[in-house]
Amino acid sequence: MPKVVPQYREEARERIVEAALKVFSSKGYHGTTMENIASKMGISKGALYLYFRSKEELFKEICKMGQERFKSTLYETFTRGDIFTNARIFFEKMLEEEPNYGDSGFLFETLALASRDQAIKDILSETYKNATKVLKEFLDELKRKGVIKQQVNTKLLARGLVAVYDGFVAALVLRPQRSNLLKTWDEMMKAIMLGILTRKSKL
Amino acid sequence: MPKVVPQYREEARERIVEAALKVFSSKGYHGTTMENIASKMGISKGALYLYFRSKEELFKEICKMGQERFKSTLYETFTRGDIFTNARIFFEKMLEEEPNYGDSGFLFETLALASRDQAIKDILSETYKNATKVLKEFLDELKRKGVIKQQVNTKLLARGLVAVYDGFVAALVLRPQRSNLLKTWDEMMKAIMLGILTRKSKL
Amino acid sequence: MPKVVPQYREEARERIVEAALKVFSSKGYHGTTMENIASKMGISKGALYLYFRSKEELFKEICKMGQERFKSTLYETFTRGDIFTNARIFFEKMLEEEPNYGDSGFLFETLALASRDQAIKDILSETYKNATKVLKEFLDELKRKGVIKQQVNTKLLARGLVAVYDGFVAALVLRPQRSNLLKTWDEMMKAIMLGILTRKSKL
Amino acid sequence: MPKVVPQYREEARERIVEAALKVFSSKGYHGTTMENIASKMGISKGALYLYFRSKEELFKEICKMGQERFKSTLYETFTRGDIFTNARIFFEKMLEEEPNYGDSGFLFETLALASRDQAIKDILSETYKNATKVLKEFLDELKRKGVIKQQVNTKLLARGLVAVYDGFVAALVLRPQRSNLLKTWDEMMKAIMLGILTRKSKL
DNA sequence: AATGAATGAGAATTCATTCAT
DNA sequence: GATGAATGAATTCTCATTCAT
Repeated sequence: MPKVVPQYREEARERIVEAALKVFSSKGYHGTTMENIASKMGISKGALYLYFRSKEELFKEICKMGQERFKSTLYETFTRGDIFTNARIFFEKMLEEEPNYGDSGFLFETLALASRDQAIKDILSETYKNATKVLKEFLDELKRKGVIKQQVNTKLLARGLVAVYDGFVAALVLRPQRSNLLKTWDEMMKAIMLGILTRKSKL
Repeated sequence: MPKVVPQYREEARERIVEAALKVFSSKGYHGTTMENIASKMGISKGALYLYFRSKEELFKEICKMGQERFKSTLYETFTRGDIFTNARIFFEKMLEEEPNYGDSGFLFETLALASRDQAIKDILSETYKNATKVLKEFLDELKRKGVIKQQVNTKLLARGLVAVYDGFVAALVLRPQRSNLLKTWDEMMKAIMLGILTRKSKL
Repeated sequence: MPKVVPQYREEARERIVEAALKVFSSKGYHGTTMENIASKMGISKGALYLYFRSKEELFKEICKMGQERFKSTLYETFTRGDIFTNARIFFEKMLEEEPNYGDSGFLFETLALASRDQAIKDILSETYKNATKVLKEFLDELKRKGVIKQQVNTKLLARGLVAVYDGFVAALVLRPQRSNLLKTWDEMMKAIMLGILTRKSKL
Repeated sequence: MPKVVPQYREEARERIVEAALKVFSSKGYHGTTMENIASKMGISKGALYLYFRSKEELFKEICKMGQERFKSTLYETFTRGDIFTNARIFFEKMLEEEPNYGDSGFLFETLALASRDQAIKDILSETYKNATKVLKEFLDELKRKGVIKQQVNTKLLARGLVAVYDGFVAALVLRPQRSNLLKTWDEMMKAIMLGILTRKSKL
């Protein structure tokens, strides 16, 4: 492919994002140098700056792409089917993707930076809003079908489910045994579906 | 008895940890310099090194302390009372403490570092185990009392609840409106207590 | 005759010099990148190197050209007429040209570089010699006509006038109000023509 | 001297300014690296930043000090005596100081930067105003004494003389032979005192 | 014990210049 | 001739850590 076409530029950006994600994931934002990324790609530091204005911009680009993926996975999963199965499928898909995020410290790096950077915050917020919307619509549909109780506030529940998902990703850092984590996830989903209280204590 | 007792040393360390937590919380680990911490305390940079070998060691010390607090709050809350009220109290207590954690990006900074540092990971793991244990015992007690269904796996649920809590803290970064977050928390707790499925769809 | 005649090359060089002068003037030598110049012309960076070995060579070429212009303006002005009028016309012409030199910091950048670079120094010296020569001849003519006192050393005076001119250009940087500057210039020229001392104190 | 006293800090700053002036003068602002300055002083780069926030601030500090010196020299010279002698003394004093400014490219470096930096411009403007004021008062006094013609506008003339001085400093870069320059200076001062026109042509 | 001046090992970023296409 | 991607050396600035006082 000739280098002059715009497409080349886009592909180069993607290759860099790909490599940078790996390095950021394994060393963290602050532990990663532009040199690290460049040498990982076998190019010079300067070349990175042909495609990204700064380390920060590169990081934000990665965030955006990561969020895109999250969104598609969510869309693909929660358009039909029952909630319990979907939840599991979704969680499993994200676990599969996880090696791309290294040891998953990447999400926290992102959250930590987001707490101090409005631009990153906006990127994440956007995704959260989206995720909430997708889940809410899914839940609404189930409510219409009579699967879910009428008194459930689907918007709040959708938000809550997104938070629960994040919490489980966090757990991944500390509990590398995935089988346990999946079991925990299932137990939590079961609780949310059926409740944990006995009939008499619900009164 | 000489004045320079070990106790003095321990107190000095604590004062430093206290101050450092505040600075780390508001500026983040990488945004904080030893100078920042020293001047916050009105002492010299050099003095910090009399009590802590390095910035990293100081940070780990803070982690330990933070986890201690988390543990006490948990103990205090989940020894008696009903689960729904306790959960809310606990969450509110953590929200109150939150200013100490700045914009709460601190937790993620810690998790991000933990994903790359076994020592930090160990500290957090210890706490998670503890928290899980406390919750499990609480749930077991409720089960004994017949409040909770027999088929609930209290260990897995306890783990799950810890994860859920983390997820909500994460949400705090992106959704600064606490009232909404509290409502979401309550909705989620209600779901866990009662389930969201209608009677017929549980079959 | 082949199209790629040396003349084409010369024209291209001139166009580049023209554009580069504008950019250097507005951003300064060090604030200007080869990229700036290229994009101003709508050509590629690489193309510049087909015509000039280096940024430095390009700059020197501009110096040469600038000095040519200075020389012509001087020639055109000081061939006939009275000294006071000519001096004013000359100064006004240079003020008019000034936008080409941006905020006139360009001259000082050149002088600063000249102080460290013999080649630039030589270019400027050449012009100064020329200017001095033109002025001297003009003054000599006036002396012959009896307009100027016999005891005036025209060579030294010519040199002095060149220096005075430079001093006023310098003033332009700090005092952007041109009307004031013109009045100051006139007052100085008047002083040089008529002297400032009273008759009795000249004794 | 103990390092802790504030005076030490001030002296350190002065030593740095002294050294930096030399390096800036010989290599120019852009040609000088912080490393150059540090190694000239036998200290580390980092140490410079203990005393000056940036290369720019260091340069501005030098400007300020340089302007202070200019001011004192001016004050000392133009408080009594006749204008011609004073003018010469002043010019000679500045020539003596000149080695401190290296090849005197420093002034132009300053002017060039001033044309793009308001802070530097302000520093120079302040000095120019001061110089003008001192000269004007001196000229006013001479006018009162009847030494200078009543019709001379002392303010404009004072401004003009400052410009003339600058012009001669500029000439220094290109004409390193000082004896010639002094003669030129004298000729110019003579012209300003007595005028160059013959009696008949003044009509 | 305490200080704070000094160090020095980087880090991000820039840009003149080169060269394969 | 022309392009513009790539280089890499250079530069400013930072900061954890040390150590003489």
